[in-house]
Amino acid sequence: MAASSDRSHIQSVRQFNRFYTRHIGLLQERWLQSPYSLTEVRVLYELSARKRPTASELCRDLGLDAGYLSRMLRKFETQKLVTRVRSLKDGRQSLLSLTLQGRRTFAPLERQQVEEVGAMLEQVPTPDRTRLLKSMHHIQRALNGAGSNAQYRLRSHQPGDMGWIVHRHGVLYSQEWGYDERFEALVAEIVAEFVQNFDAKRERCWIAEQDGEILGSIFLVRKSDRTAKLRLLLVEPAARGMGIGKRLVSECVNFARSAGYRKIVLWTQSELAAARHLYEKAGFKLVRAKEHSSWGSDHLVAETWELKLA
Amino acid sequence: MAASSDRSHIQSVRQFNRFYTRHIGLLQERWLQSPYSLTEVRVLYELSARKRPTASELCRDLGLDAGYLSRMLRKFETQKLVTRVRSLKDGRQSLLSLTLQGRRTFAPLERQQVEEVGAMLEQVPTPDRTRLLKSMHHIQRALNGAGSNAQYRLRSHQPGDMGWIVHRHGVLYSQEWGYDERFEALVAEIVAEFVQNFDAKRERCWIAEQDGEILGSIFLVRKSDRTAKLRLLLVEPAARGMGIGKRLVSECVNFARSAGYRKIVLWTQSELAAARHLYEKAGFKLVRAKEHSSWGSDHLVAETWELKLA
DNA sequence: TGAAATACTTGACTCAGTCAATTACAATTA
DNA sequence: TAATTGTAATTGACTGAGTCAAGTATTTCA
Repeated sequence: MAASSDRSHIQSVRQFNRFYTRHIGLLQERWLQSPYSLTEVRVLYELSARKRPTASELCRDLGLDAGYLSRMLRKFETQKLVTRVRSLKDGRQSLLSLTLQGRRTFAPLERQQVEEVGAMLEQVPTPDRTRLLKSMHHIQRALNGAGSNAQYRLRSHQPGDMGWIVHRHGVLYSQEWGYDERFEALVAEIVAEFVQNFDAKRERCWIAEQDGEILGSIFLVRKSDRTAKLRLLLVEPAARGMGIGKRLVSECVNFARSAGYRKIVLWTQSELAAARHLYEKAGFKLVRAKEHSSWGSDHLVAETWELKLA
Repeated sequence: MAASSDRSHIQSVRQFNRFYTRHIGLLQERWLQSPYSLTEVRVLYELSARKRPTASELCRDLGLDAGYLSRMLRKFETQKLVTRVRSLKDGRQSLLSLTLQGRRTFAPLERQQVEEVGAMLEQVPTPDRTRLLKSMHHIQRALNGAGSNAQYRLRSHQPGDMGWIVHRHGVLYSQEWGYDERFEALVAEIVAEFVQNFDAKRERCWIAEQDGEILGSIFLVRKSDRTAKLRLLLVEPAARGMGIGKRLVSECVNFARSAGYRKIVLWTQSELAAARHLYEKAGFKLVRAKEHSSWGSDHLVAETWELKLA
């Protein structure tokens, strides 16, 4: 699994970690001007944010030594920042909460941090700021959810999807096969026509999506009463190998069958090996091939494939 | 400036900071199994990564106390991990470098961290991983470049742009004005035609871009020998207020003038106040208005504007 | 009911990191 | 060139955040 490209990924992550360590360090240095240590402030924060936590809860979540925390809490108690109430459920535990004075003491610290973060954000120009917040969100989700909710779902099209499909076709076919912008224009034409003549009973577009991110797409459109056409199969490079392409094709075929078509045809290029393979697996047969030059590429071979439906 | 939406942004950032502090903390805990402290490892890392740094350099970049570092380096020296050579340029400084043994000692620590980060990355499914790395990159750029290189640039179109333009028109007009997918299809048709009949001498598309992110776009196309048509002006919400719209319109007008057109016309909707305002400022005059119903919206008012060129 | 586990407390300690004073050299200026 | 100011590194003296281990009170489980 550990491909060589992982090397550079790992380097990037470590570099980011160093960067962010320093960044957080800078923000945290300012805490030191208050009479409380960093850890003390973290504890105060948790006390203000939670409802009556126990000491062991804080130990666990903040990763602190029990003895250390115990002493800290006693200090807070003598300063009248914190009160403990013996738990009724479990006599060993105390339920902790900030006193009014505790809140008053903590508030300016809190406010100061809000201001600091605000000032930092002000430095970032607006378009970058949006991206910054989105990025932070993505990182948390990627590192938190780690593997569990990795399921994509299929849905039909909604505003924005057609453009996305054109966009990704443009980018990927240019990168991977060197097709020029006329290919993208062809895709734009196809999707425009799809929307304008859309017949929901006999046509459909499927979008494979995960957490709002599009991973792939496919279309089935009416060619004649008895013949449907499969178009614009696309799977994002990052999502390849997850079986998305296979799933999309099979959805298409099932829908075509239930919509009463007798045949599905499709048009593709011989060099698109991955797609070709999917079509073959789904039972499509190559019926025609013809050399042509388009989209800035010579010696392309356009292929027509067909699948007869039972 | 500090809008109320900033509140939630600040909360998000703080939440991310807490999250990432803990995340980095977990990774760093493992260091503690080595006989070196976290700071010592950071110093070793910098020694291995740089070519003959001086002590003051390390102090500055790692934010360490000079005395602390001095003692640490002496310890490393007695352990034969580090050698110093008095600088010829400045007799007060010593040039530091790891000895062979120093490298041997550091290598397994380094390797261990590479493995840990690698293992962490393995947990993240591939599509998320790409996003994760991109996000880290975005964050660094946003926080580093902070305001300095915030300049966008204009360029003409390239593969992927047409699709992006369709996509963003679809999303934004649906969100902001409730237009349905037929509007997006119309845009797709327009860009397809633009590419297919493109005349570089008399037509152009401008993309406003910042760090590879598209912020806005505009088209000028030939309507007749004497008349050009301005189309598809779009500025990303996050980038509004930076004067991008104004700049795009003025580029268009200048190009039209130098391409020999006598007149620019454009078609817009009365409700698009921001765009309307730009056209007015650029000298366009409203010449026709007509109510219509399109894209799932009733009582739209289509307007035709004209600008006579000198 | 007794043994094992858990929630916290307390005492004793250490070592990472700070601060201030000092030495050695370099750059600047009169 | 001597005096002044500034910077690089060192050293001594300290502190306080955090650790470790042993102990007490309480709960849970067999």
